Amino acid sequence: MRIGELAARTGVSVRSLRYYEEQGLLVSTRSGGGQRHFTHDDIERVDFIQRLYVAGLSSRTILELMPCRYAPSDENSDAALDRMAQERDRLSAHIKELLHTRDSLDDLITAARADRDDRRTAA
Amino acid sequence: MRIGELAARTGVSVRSLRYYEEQGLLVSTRSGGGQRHFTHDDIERVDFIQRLYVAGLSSRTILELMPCRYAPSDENSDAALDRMAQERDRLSAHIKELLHTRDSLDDLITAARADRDDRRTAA
DNA sequence: CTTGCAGCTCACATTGATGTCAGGTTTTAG
DNA sequence: CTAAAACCTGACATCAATGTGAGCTGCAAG
Repeated sequence: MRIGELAARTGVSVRSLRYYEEQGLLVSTRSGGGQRHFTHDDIERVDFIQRLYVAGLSSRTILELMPCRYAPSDENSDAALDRMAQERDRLSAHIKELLHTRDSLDDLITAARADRDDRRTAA
Repeated sequence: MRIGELAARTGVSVRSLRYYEEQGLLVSTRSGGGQRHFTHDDIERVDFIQRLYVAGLSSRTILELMPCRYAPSDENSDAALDRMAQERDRLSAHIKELLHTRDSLDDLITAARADRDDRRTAA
């Protein structure tokens, strides 16, 4: 499929897909006049990339993890595996922080509601 | 305390503290020749700001939440409260996504390890 | 008083992912 | 064949938080 279709199917902009390719996250074959062609598998791949972006990984880091998923027999896979475990831990720590922050927000909301209700009752 | 001390106590750079003030997240009194003075409470306040930054809120959004925490009797507090609940939900959704991503990474790690071990056993 | 660290303002640089525009080519539909 | 729609490259713009440097001033210790 051409880039526009991949964009439509993944919800990622054409611009971003070209950028992913430029960063080595995505590979395309060029057809005739130079237009990119992608396979059906690339849809899942783009989804995966997106997920890692959401998790706060940079394109550089995502690139390092790619062999682990798409070329698991590579000799670099040990390093990629370590990298992945490391990112998993980072993500876990981040999640923990966010849970903590959410608790803070909950406390704040509860306090603010109580405060507001106090004021309303007093008024 | 002066800005350098606040920076040291919070682990936030002097540059960033000035930026926070510029964005209205922080208020200082100016002493004599124009130097900023902060109170002890500002330490906790900066920590709070940092936490929200980590949670992915922008300075603009954080600013909107401030009345809720530091001026709860303000008439804007209803709006701030809504905003805060909204951000809480956004954060919750984000956490859910991250948990999902972490699961993906776990699966990947598990698969990659099995794959590697297979290769080692085969060799 | 002097010296030096800390602070001030202003302004420009950086980073990363993405938007956007321009000018040209390919592909597809009619 | 032709027009429109999709694609190409390349370059510049954007946003937000922060870094950095210049040039100047405040403040505290010797």
